[in-house]
Amino acid sequence: MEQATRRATIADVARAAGVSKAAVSFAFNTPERLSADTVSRIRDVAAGLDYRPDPVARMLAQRRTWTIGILTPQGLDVIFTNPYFGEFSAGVATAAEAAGMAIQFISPLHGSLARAVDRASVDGIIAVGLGADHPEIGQIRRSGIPFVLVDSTALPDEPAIHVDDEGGAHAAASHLVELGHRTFVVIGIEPPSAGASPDPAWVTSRRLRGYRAAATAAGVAIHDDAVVMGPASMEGGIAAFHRAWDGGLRPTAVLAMSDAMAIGALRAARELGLRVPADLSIVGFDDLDVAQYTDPPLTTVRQPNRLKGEEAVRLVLDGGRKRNRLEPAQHQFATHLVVRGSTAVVPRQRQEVVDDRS
Amino acid sequence: MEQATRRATIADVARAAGVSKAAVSFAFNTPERLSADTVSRIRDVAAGLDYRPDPVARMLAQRRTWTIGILTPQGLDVIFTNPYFGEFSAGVATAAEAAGMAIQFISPLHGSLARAVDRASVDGIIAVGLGADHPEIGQIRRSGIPFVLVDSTALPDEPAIHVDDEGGAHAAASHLVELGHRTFVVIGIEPPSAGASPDPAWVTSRRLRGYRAAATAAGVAIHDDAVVMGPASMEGGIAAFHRAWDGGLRPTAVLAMSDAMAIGALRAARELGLRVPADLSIVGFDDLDVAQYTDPPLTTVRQPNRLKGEEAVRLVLDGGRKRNRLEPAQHQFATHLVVRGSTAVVPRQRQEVVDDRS
DNA sequence: ACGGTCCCGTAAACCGGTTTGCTAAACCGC
DNA sequence: GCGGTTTAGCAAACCGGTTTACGGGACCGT
Repeated sequence: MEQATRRATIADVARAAGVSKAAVSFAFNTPERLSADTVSRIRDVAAGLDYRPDPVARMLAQRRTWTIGILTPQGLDVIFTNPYFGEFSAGVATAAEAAGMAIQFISPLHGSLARAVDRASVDGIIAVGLGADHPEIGQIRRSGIPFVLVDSTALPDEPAIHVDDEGGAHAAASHLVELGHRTFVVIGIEPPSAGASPDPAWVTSRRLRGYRAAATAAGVAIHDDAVVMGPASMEGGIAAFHRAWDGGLRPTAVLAMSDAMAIGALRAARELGLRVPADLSIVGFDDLDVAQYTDPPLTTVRQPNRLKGEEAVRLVLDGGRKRNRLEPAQHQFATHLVVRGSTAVVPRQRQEVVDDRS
Repeated sequence: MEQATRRATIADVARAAGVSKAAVSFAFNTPERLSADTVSRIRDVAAGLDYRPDPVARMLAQRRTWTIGILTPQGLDVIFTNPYFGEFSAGVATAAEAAGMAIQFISPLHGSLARAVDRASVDGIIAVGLGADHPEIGQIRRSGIPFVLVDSTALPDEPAIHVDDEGGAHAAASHLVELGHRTFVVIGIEPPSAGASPDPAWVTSRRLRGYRAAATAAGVAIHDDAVVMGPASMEGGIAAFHRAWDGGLRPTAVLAMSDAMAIGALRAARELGLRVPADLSIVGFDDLDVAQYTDPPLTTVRQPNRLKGEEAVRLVLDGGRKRNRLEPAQHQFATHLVVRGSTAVVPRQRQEVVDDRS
């Protein structure tokens, strides 16, 4: 009859081996402080007792948790089903594991991000999509724990990672312009807080600037009513495109700010009987893994999703704010256009089709 | 000049408020043990000092970590980019949050799952894809911490969650048989350990039995060389289908054991110039969110991915092995076929070749 | 005035490790 | 044989909370 016997503690091992607790601790962590045979004797006894140091006690004593946190304003349920996050997290996980660190997701607990931050015990934080002026970031900043901001603006001397959104967007729009397109619909990512604040730092604003710069250079304007927003998901993309269409917009090309939305637009277009790219060109953003498997394969703006995650870990492990001065705290990755099958020259008799609406 | 001042501890608060540490603890955890105004006085002082209890210290003292672990033999990088895991984890996250629990992923650390298990500090474990005879499961069983096995076989009295793989597979194959198909290729999920052991408990074996039962009922056999295997990903599906094709197989229908692989097969078929479903029917398994957005939308076997995660949390929180006896420890969910656009009646000229019996 | 309950609050043990002196013995060169 | 340096191991403080056992005072009925 075996019952859940209490797990052996360091004191049990010490007693059984006839040494002090300190000796047991040394045997595992600093074996060179002990004679070789004491070490092996202690280890044998420990193995016999199936002893394993309690991670929590160790964390408390060392004041290190060997964990880095990924902080996001979205719920875990959306995080885990969002491929963009997935690829980013995969990058974080890779680098974290290499450094012997675990990762923990910090996301709103019962609706409160602050509460979640309080409950989290981490050695460093990677905050994605949270601006430097966000209250929780202030809370973290005061606490002194290293952190890095990803995909948002940071204070000038704080570590951050972002990509060249404007450049990437510019490249996407230029590509379409060169193919002869002049009528665009932009599908943007709506801010997490439904506030009507047109935050100029928000990713949507940055990319929009890039789109517009390229359009303007070709002498065409992208009006505000040609910009529709939604959550960065397939459903969001479907809904957004339908909204644009129902609103009477008849673009020859769609600029989507995320691949997920682009795929949604692809789907919506098909439902409306449009062929991509013959009748409609679509450009995404992110270059998710799936982008190469859609039908047609998606033309999109690549950003290094996994790499961003890995670099974030590196920065936060370097101590965040007080890292080596030689290394720039702010790391910006380049973006570039990947042309696949979802874009083509503007359809010739497009105008006729457009006018027959019923 | 603000510098990272040491975070206030419970002792600091106690001193500042002129009370004992115990009182401070009570003020937050058991306020009814104190007079109302002492509570508010302590809370005010605490707020002034920006005090927040150290989660690690609390874990040690309470011997609870408020965390449940998700144990998998795959690396985090594959987990996070695998939609099946994503949906399952989303379910876990939902239920965990509702119960005030955090979740932690436990996956091989420097190649060793055992090491990862040692380092993890959790109140319960959800093991997915790990058989009851797996050494790490033994380790956990001995440790006495509650656990539940998902998607694999468990000892008869241990909590586990699975789905009716055989029934679902049977339904999928029957559907194809009814459409007139007689020549199949099965795309299976290869076991994590590349061992040549044809474990009869492995999910691939279970589903294969279902497929075969339905085929046999129609008088057709699915030979071993019509079964190709690969990792459960799009790439895996593409490679598997190509391998089958290159091996001379010319099926009218494909039975894929995961939607990801089915999508890969879809892609591979298109590359080979086959139209789906006109030339080739494909049935997946899982019913991922994306299955409804592929082109054509995927016919597949639904299993309740998120629900499984939620139920797993419930079981493990009920104490795992020593739960209420009235509730079955083993929970099996039903599966059922969802017919969409990737299946159709067998193509005519192909039918002649095969159909010597109707 | 007296013993018995409550009510508030405290002191101290405890959770299970790590880490900092410190000491006793062994080793050293001379 | 002696001071000085290593070496091996120990005792105790510490990390920052929780929880149990207890005590003093107010309130109560008699």
